[in-house]
Amino acid sequence: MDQKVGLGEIVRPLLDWYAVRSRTLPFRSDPTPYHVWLSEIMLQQTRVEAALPYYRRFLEVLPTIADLAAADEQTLFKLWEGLGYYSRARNLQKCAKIVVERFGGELPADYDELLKLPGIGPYTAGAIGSIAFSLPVAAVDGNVLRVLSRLRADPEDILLPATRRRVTAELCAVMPPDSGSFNQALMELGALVCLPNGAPKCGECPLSALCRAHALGREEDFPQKIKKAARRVEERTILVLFHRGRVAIRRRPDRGLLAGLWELPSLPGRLTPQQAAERLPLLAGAVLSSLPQAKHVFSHVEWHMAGIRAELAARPDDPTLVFVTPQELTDRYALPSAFRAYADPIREKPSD
DNA sequence: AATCCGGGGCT
DNA sequence: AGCCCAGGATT
Repeated sequence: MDQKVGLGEIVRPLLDWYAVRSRTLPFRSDPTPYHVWLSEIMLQQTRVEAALPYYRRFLEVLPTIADLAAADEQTLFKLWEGLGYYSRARNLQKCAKIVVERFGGELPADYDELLKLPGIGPYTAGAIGSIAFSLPVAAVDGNVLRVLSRLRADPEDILLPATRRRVTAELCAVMPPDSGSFNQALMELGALVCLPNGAPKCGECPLSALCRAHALGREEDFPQKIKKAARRVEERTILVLFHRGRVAIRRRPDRGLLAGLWELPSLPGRLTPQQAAERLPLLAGAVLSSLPQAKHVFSHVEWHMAGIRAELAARPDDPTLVFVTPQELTDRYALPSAFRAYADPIREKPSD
């Protein structure tokens, strides 16, 4: 209904810009299907600069898909520690095992086959398909949606699945032979020039002459802000339980937040040492002290934490608690960032 | 269609 | 301290 910029016009300016301005990145220098796949999974949730050290270390330890398939879970999570969205690490390995068993260790060069694999959705299938295999498919992520929303001053909600499907179809219609460069050019433009949080660098944009939002002076009105759901607050008391120089950790449940990861034990509510001792028999006779309060914000939950350090009189008879040395905690056990306020001091300095 | 999954950077 | 950033799985 409203007039659209013909997307065919953006192809040449984007490819020319990308050829000159794109960042040199390890997964671009050696874009094997495995490298592209791993980088796309990591970059879904993390900025390039933050993901790079993880990417390099991951490939040093697990240089092939077969290595990934054969890795033990502890190693896998240690490599992913701090990146977040840990189910993606699990799906990565689940996918690697399928690739080894069914595809001879090579990712399939087929969009629909890629889409069937765990952890690979429409975006990632498009990215792997175009970048690693030059398939004529689009890869529509948040960057692409923001660029096109501004280009056409499109008021449509970019989070609607219908919007993503429409944009995907429109891009496929103008896809050049070098689909990988075209898709990466759109994403790179969103990452380097057509920035979120206001202040796009329109003076550097190869599409500024075509951009309706720029012509209207309304770049920051697009894409439209999405209403955010309220975040609930959970209060916990984190326990740093020492016994003879070792500290207690335990495994989280297999479902839900931080599923299956290691954690410091905790109690519901923000408790004083006295209150914790009343609720927890294993604290009997322990030397207790308060630790600083801490906060950690997840997407849908906010943890407000109190901390208690305890020097236990006896090793508790609780099979869920595992006592590890600070060195082991540093080297072997993956602890989510939420516990960093309490875990970092342990890791830096062995217990007294 | 709506909700659940982390974590970090910028102001 | 409060703002922003997202793709896939699950229900």
